Amino acid sequence: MVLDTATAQRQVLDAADALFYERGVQAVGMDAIRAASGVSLKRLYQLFPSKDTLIEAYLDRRDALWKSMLAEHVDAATDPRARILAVFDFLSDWFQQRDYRGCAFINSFGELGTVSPRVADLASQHKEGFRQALTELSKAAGAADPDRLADHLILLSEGAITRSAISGTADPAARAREAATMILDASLKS
Amino acid sequence: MVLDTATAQRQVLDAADALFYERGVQAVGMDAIRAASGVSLKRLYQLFPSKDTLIEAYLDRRDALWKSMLAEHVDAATDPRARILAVFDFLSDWFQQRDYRGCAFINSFGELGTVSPRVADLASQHKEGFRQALTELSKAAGAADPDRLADHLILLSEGAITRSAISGTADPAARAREAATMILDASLKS
DNA sequence: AGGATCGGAGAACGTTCGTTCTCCGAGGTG
DNA sequence: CACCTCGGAGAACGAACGTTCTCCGATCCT
Repeated sequence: MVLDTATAQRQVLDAADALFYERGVQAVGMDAIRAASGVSLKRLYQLFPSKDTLIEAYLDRRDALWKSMLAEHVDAATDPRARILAVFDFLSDWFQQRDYRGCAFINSFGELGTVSPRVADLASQHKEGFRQALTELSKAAGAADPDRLADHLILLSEGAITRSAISGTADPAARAREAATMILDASLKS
Repeated sequence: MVLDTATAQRQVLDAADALFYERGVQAVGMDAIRAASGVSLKRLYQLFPSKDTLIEAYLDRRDALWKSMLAEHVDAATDPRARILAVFDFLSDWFQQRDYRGCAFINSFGELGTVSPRVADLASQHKEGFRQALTELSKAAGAADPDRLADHLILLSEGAITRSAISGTADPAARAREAATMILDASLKS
């Protein structure tokens, strides 16, 4: 069975995503990705010349996918305050996925943050992107200090992400949403 | 140089703690722990019959140490509301440590949560202990719903823990403290 | 003092991993 | 048909790992 470059790459990334996310990057060997993707080892290495390259591609794709899912939820609402709360509905949906295992960037950072500056950078950029999205939403809602409000909201979000992973329940999303409404009430005097 | 069991154990745990925490559990070999502890491999294995045992001991000690440091900060305050806010001062102190790398339990869970139920359990228990401490503090402060308040506070704490690790600054502790005061103002109508 | 016990240093073993290499068949081109 | 290129299957390689073993000197008991 011969595959064109684009589909081979997609199959490898699909396999890498599933395995890396479920078991962590270090616990997954290139041979497991070969087996799961159905792509030969030779081809795998000409698509991604090293495991590090593949890890980077895995994180890049996660980042793009995550951002688009977030935007989808947020854009379903029009009221500025509802758009902020939609973030927590997005989290709730995410946490309910059967294979939810926390944030890939937090997990990868924990595994490789000291040893791989590249992974540390990607994690930092991913979180910075989230922070900027929250800042925009806060501005649109007329917050007096949008940066500060964004900081408060991101703390609730990140807390929910890790708590949901460790407890194995989606509940933290609802708790974070409650806390967010309190913070919004105090920050948006309108 | 011959060491009694107690000091050998302590030296091994000291080395394991430093290395596991800095580089992650999987990235540290038993030989690195031998070298850093100055204890022979033979002795190391009679103190801790496997790497898994050592990882467990590492997490156990982290849990105990963490709890005692938290209690120390909390007990320095007497006013119930100040005792809650002291949690965030503790986090701030923790984040400013030169080698701060996030929560060992979150990191280990990300690395081994799927593959090691023991580690998943320890992480879950550690976080549950924190939650109970916050519930007690919330009760003492006269919260109408102490469980819920504890949930909100823990989200801020966990969020600060991971954000501080990834951003490399201690700032999130101050942001979490601000958000906590808002939540307290809304939850403790007194 | 002599024998037994213990621990230190580090070699050794079996496995796994990242990466490369070899061999071979399939398909396109003259 | 002859030739060349490409990719697949998987062996091979060198390093690292967790764990065990060997050898040997020190210490303790009687």
